Amino acid sequence: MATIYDVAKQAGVSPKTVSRVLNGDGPVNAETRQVVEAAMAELGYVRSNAARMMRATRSGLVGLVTGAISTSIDPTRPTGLPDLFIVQGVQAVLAKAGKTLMIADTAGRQDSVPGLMRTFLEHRVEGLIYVADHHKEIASPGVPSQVPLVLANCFDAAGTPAIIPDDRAGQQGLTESLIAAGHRRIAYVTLMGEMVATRLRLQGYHDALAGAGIAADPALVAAGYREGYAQDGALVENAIDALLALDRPPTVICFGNDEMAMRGYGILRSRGLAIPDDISVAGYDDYRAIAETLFPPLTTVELAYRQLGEVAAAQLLARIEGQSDLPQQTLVPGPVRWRQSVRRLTA
Amino acid sequence: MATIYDVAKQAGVSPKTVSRVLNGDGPVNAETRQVVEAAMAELGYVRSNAARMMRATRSGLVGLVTGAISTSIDPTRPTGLPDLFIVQGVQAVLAKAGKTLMIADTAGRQDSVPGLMRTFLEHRVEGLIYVADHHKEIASPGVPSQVPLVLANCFDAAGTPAIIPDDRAGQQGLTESLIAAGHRRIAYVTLMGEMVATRLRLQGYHDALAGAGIAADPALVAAGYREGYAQDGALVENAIDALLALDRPPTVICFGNDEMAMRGYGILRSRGLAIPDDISVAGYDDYRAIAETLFPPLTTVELAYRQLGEVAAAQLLARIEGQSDLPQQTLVPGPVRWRQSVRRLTA
DNA sequence: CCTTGACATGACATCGGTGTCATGACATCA
DNA sequence: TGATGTCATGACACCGATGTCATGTCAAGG
Repeated sequence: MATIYDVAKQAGVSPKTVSRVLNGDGPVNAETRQVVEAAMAELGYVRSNAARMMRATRSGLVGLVTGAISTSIDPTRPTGLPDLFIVQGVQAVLAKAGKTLMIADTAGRQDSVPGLMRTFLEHRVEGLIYVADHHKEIASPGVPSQVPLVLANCFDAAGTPAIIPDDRAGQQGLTESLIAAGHRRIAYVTLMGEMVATRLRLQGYHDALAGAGIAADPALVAAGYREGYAQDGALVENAIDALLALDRPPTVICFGNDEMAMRGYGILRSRGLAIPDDISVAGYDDYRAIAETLFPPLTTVELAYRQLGEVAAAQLLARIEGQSDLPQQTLVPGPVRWRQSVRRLTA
Repeated sequence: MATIYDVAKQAGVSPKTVSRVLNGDGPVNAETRQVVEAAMAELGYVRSNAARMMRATRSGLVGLVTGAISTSIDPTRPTGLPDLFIVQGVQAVLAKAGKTLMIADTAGRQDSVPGLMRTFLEHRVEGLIYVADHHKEIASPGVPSQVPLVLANCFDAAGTPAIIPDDRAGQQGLTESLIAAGHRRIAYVTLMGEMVATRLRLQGYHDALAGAGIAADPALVAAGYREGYAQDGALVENAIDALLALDRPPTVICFGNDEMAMRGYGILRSRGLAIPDDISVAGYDDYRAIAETLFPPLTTVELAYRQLGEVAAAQLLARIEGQSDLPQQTLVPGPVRWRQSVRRLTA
């Protein structure tokens, strides 16, 4: 591959002049510039990033570590990649700031994180982002403290700056919307109980009920996932049947995510119920491939992953610029997406 | 950040000895090694990739350009990111080969490709992969011919090595399976007509019919998308109603993808038809978030994107190693995923 | 006892750019 | 007319690692 010296020789000037043409700093005679540019074109010159990095203080690189790309290997969650919207948001903000993004994937093995982080440090990244596939607590990635690090969709015990979805407010908002639409018997079929999101959303659900003066009925809350197991079709069916068998059955069922809601559509219909005429359904995530395509389209709560990525990147940039008075935890709200799967009850 | 000289001074040895400890080449006294390692740990030394690249012939980097991450910005395709499985497959193979993957995203704008390619070349990547979001023809990315380039999920007129899904064989295999299950009236609701996949799959559909001696009935083929428009709910409904109104209606409807099939579920049920008892349904893509979660689970054809990525990476590695007798076009087959949405008809 | 070779280590040049400083040719100004 | 400033360009050192070659020490072999 051609070097700046080759170009210089070809053009009959010094390497430094070629450098000036490349970077547009010092003055260069218009004629000389043309000769140099012709030489570069002829030799197919591309400048070496390695060499210029030797002198530069800043690399212009940001590293992102994620399990998102390969999460789907995990058999307990064979499904979506919506968490990649986080990467998308990060990418957009960083590109605008002129940074180049390096992405590495854990390939599902958490123990590969240190090695990946190290590779990034060898490339002298200016900052690091760790993206989790769902809202959870993680072990703190061991990174020298002088390199800014931001966690997206997760948090650690060490207090590393974290950007996470506001699951509590999300489910509260949805529940309040349902109440405003006239619903009083609101069922909730949860994700796995040990998940952070489950705890927070359940809290939001209860907060909304309490705020409206509606007594919480434990019989209306059921588990759609069993700990340690993959999504269990039978469990969702059982949960739904139990809800339908209640003396005062729910008028609406909220599911822990859109996939479960999709499954719910099929199960409810096989029980002879029309959606939303006989029973209303809501999901969570705004997994648009499902929510918008289902018939009828699904009312759900947007998991604002793209925005989450944008916020994470913006905070990282701020930290790179030296700001230190940034919040340790940032909640990203998720708006309710109202569609036709919920019927408005006339009071 | 500490350099190899800092470590050398701290340990009281020459930089070269530190280098030897780092790389484990030349012999180093066990005691000396310990002292050096202690110094490295104390200073938090991380070697500079830029500096070592100066001397190295090989960068160990591979660049991947994709619109996959941001494709969803495109309002006409608001849905999935299953094409990211390609990235996943690439990543897995490259990681095994000890290469580091750099990913750049077009952010939806095709004109950003040259700039991204250039950035990669500045990093002296050993090879490049271009990933498209769906099977299509693209304008040839202008890349110096000495850098190996492989196209994944797309092809160009210049004959750049391309890895693409075998859409024809996929739909043919599905159709043959349906015929084997006793179906004779097989409908096909297509994606947009100008898509490469649509043409190939339609061909596979006809090949299968011809192979079984079944006359093709043009009335059984309908368009589910209109050119230039997003997925049009009304169009799918009209297509289905037209099929159901035929004198000899189909016993099974194949949809152009799983999302359309999901929509089909809702529409068919709203017409009072049970799946698969009254009518069978098949999709395409094996978009598992949908296919496995639908009730009943959807028979479909796997778009072996992960494998496609693996093949692309493997071919790129071979080209990097200097092999040149590799095929210009490689078809990746997609197996039929048989689930409960298709009823076996007793003859 | 001297030669030979393995071991352990260091001096130095080099990779490809860029920052600093120097130089020569003119133009401008007092 | 001489002093000063600007333009255009080049010489040289330097960034941080590593390849090459040289050097010194010590043990084995003749």
